Amino acid sequence: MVTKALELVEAEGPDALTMRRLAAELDVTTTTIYWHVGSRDELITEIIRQQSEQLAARPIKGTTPRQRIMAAATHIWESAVEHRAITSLAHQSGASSLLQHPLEVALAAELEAAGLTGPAAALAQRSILATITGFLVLALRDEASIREDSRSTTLWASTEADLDRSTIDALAAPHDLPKLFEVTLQAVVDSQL
Amino acid sequence: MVTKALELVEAEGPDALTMRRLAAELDVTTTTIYWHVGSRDELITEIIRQQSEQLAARPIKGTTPRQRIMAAATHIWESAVEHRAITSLAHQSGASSLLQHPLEVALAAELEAAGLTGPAAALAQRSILATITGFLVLALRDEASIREDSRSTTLWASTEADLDRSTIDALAAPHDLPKLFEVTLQAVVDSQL
DNA sequence: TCTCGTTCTGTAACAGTGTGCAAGTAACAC
DNA sequence: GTGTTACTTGCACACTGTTACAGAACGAGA
Repeated sequence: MVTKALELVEAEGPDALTMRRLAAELDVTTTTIYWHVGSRDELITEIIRQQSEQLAARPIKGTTPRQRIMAAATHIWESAVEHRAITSLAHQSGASSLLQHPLEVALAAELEAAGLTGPAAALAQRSILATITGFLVLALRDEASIREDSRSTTLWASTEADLDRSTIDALAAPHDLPKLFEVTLQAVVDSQL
Repeated sequence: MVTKALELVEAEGPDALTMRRLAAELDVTTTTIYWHVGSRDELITEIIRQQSEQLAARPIKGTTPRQRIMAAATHIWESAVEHRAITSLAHQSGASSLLQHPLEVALAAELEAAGLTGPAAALAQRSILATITGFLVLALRDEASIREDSRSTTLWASTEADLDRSTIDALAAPHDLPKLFEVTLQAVVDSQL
């Protein structure tokens, strides 16, 4: 049942997960779902818990601590993008911590391996995670569902600010998010080592 | 009318903005609202446009480019936190770019003043904005509305990972977000100068 | 004055959402 | 047989965004 719900979300996005829709998919009534899971919130928590377990930390490559920290952080980013629907769902429900926690543990371990413990490790961890979160928001944002005149590129294209032409053009152009992610993350990581 | 809607959102949060609620507040019928603004999406766009204008860039303090860039970036963060309800609304509707754009222009201007133009300026701009976004998500997250067992601190408190006790304790403790924001942002900014 | 078109508002409904309640069925224990 | 428990169903409530339709008000032209 939570498995079916997970499939539904992965296949058709977070908004497809309605109680009636899931019930139909399972050929039961909504009440049956409620008997089993309690509420929509608890269903979502269960989905995320299940997905979280499946998110067993892949082995981290790299020799230097710096490389390994980057790899652990990139893992979090990549698996979130890979399962974007679940990630969005978790974000909407405020359960992203729950989803990412196993991967966060792996990151913390690499930070310790780099010599950071206690408050210093926590600082680095949170700094890195906040950065990842920022890029996730950008990556998971569905550009297609955003009104054309609210898009960043459109806004810059029609901006008449007192800026260099080349700057405006560059801001109006699409950007290479993974590259941007790597550069920024590297800066954050290096500042903590 | 969009003014009233803006008040409603600021006072009671994004979820309070329903068509019927707004209609009642204005002592009219929902149909009237629809006639004037078209749809809920367009209403929200209007609200954000209005708020965006009011977000006229405050003067930026600081003498060195580094200081002024930090100030411009902190402005974006602070005004978003200050009007958290509108910010959440914009985020939900994918219109955050629209809301922040005037402040982004100010940031871009400071980057140019620091000698960055074209693609280099765009790179720095986006790197900084992504970082701000990440911290905004954390700042606007309503901890009270999150199930206790999904909270990050709770998760770390009950973690049995192979980590130093002091590290786990530090991760389970609450954190000073503004301080964390400053440290991280500084690292990102410095990496681009 | 009468009519026509435009602008605005209200009534009532549609389709969809999460959720709660009373009743029912089937299996198992005594 | 009689319970008791696990599970299911049907139906309703309160809420959401949205819209088809019926008017009211009002100024322009005949």
